[in-house]
Amino acid sequence: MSQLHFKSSPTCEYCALSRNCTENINNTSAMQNVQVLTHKIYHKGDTLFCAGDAFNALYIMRSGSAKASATTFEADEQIVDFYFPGDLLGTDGFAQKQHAHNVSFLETSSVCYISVNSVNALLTHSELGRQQLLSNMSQNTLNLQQQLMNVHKMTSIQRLTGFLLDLSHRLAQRGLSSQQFTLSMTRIDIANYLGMAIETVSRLLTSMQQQRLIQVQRRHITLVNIPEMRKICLSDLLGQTEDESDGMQHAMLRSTTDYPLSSIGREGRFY
Amino acid sequence: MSQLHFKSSPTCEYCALSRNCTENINNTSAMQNVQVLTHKIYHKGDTLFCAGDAFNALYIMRSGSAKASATTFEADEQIVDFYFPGDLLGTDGFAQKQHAHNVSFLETSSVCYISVNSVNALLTHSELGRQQLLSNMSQNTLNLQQQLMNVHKMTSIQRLTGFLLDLSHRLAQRGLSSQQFTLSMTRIDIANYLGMAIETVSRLLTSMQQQRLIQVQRRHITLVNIPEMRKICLSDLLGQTEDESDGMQHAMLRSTTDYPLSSIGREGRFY
DNA sequence: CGACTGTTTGATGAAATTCAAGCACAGTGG
DNA sequence: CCACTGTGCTTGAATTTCATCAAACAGTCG
Repeated sequence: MSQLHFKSSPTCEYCALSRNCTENINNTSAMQNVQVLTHKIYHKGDTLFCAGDAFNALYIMRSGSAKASATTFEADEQIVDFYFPGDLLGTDGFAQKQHAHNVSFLETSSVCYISVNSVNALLTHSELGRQQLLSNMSQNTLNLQQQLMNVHKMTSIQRLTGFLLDLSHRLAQRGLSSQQFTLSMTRIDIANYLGMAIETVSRLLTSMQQQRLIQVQRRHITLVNIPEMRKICLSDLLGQTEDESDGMQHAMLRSTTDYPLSSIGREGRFY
Repeated sequence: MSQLHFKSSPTCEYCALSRNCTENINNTSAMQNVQVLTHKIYHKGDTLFCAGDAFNALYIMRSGSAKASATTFEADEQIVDFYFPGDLLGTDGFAQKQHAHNVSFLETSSVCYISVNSVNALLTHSELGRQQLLSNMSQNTLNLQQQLMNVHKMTSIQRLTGFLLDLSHRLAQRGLSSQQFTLSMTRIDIANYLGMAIETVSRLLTSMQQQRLIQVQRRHITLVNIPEMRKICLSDLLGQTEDESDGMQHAMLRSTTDYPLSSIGREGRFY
């Protein structure tokens, strides 16, 4: 999920995608379909779709944020991605023609709706559209593999640090501050996403604050020493667990691209 | 990766895919392109493609097995998938128009080659082809998410057990024995893939043998008590670490589908 | 036959979870 | 306005799982 970042495209009418639709399939028969894009507002806690729901649209975040989680048949859930404006959502539905995730909003958000018909039209008539969708999905896979790698090879500190840097990066892509932001997700969400206990998240945040890497005030985060954070992610030095700790190892979470679908590509490590 | 399992399709001429090509786009202009499918033999250790290589084809395993790994810019590698006959390979290239993985063979193998041109032709002219590719890629994502979940929530024993069951399942889909098989990958590969130390893999295999769950003779594995193995994967009971241990927790690795592209779907848990 | 890779096994230690409290803030209702 | 309750978060102590280090063995290949 995620990617398809075309943050502040100036020509955007209804939503981020419309610009591309207009550009890319301006005079194709898909046009009339894709033009009927609509968007809708949701509130914190609202659900966009649930696992098992029929797959009848893709979505693009216009504003706000959301999380996607997979649930074991009965037991616990696993958050698989967070979404921010511009991110494409719902491609999990292609596999079985029904959604595999639950997507819910972390705050009031606005979402564009692209019916499967429109998607099909786009795929049929727009070479670029095809490229973009495939690229996006391929990128999702790569990101997940990267994350898998992170879980396998990085310590908790590294993963959390990488998470914050990733967040910072994604927000910066959207024209927001890369140094100060407010987490829209709870510690529980973060812990779940990164595969650790919430206590660990809490402890690590505290520890990072003590090391003057970040400032934490509840959900509000300030990245104080980004270069050092990057080092932590990347290096494999030994690090003390206590508050004097300094050298650690690293991450490379998401690779993203700004801007229109047309430029969907992969950055690999962004730091 | 993986999926697109059409194991022993009887009408297969060149390779597993040709059947589908023939069926699906029989009278489309894509036909002439896709017909030029070729296949090639590789040997153990040979490389199909490397990260950074131009993305100019997709591949389908005809026989043998392979592994795909991602490498951190300099450091260690992470095996992201294993491939068996019928599996589609190379979709990692869509993201950046160049491959993101290294794919190498674990034994002598035969691989079908489908040029990007053919792929494009297929996508352009075959609704089914589109569906299948998207479904496959979507499924890859779901599988990875599942694995991420496994790493986060399951113990080593559960993951290894799940891995063996998954392998068994995939081999069974291909008409091979689900109870006895020979691992084409080393312990190192397994450990890397599952995110644990080789010593752990070794110890666990030994332990499982002592519990009469499996029989191990170097690479040759016999699953002795599959029902119990499933329980281990699924349950969350407390389990002693020692050899009397019995109850443990669970997994659900890959979801696959047999047969032609046309039936690509998702089983979810297969046990 | 060495030399090598792949594998097993044991002993030790570290990282992170779990269990257990307690705090902080928000909203509710008396 | 103030206790009261709930959620989200923090902190400490004990425990567990698993990796690391170290050594030795097994099968293979030139």
